[in-house]
Amino acid sequence: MQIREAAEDYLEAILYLSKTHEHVRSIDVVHHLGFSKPSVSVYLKNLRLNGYINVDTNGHITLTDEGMTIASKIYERHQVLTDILVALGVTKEVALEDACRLEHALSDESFDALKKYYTNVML
Amino acid sequence: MQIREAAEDYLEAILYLSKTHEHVRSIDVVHHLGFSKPSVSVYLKNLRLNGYINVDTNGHITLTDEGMTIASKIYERHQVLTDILVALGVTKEVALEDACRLEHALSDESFDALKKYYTNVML
DNA sequence: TTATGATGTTAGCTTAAACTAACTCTTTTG
DNA sequence: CAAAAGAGTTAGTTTAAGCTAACATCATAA
Repeated sequence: MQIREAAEDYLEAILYLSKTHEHVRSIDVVHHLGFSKPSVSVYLKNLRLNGYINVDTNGHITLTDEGMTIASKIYERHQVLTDILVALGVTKEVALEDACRLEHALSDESFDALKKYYTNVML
Repeated sequence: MQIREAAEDYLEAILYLSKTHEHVRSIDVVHHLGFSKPSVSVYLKNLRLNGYINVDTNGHITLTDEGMTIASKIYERHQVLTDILVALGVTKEVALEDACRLEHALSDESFDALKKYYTNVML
């Protein structure tokens, strides 16, 4: 399984949900991402079979170490990119939408450079 | 036909090639984008049927007004985003690669904010 | 206790955009 | 002039990631 944009979105969603929900279930991901139940079910099965998440007998989803690595990377990008856009004067809603797409498109090198500039120069 | 990332890439490629080639042909797009001849042929047919390009009897491709609007928008983004990343210290090659992905992911609002900041503050 | 609703799964379909194989047509070259 | 090379097309395949329809389970509620 290659980690594409979709996988990053699912893993990030699980991390995000785990911050507000005691347990994350498939249906929570459905509501968060807005996909159909079967789509999410199938994709989560994929992530499970490839070792990015675990699902216990109650349907509670947790990230494996590997899943967490990816999820936190994307989650941090989401936060930082949103902050940068807002700092540039972009409206919050648009900044959030754009961050969702940008977070997948940047190399590590570029993201690090952006983040560094933001924290050193813009803050 | 919805204008997706692929369409933007094809149209941008045609604009780019038109700056260095007297005439742009399907095969030039093949070499530039690195796709197979049939893939490009089919996609260009699509763009033609949807009014984004014209192809004359010699196989010379030109952008319609509508095609040009999209192509120049993406082309400008490509340039500006590359410049910004390089200004942030990203290596040229990585900046170019990332710009190729970022150029599709930004809303107008965010791109304008970024460009404004770059020209007013960073230059 | 049966019925309802919530959750999850399986099967099969769709779409975009790539691919290869095989073809035509034109131009160039030995 | 015949053969090869170059350019373009058609047909059919593949893959990722959505979708709906239909079904299974289980908990709650009438």
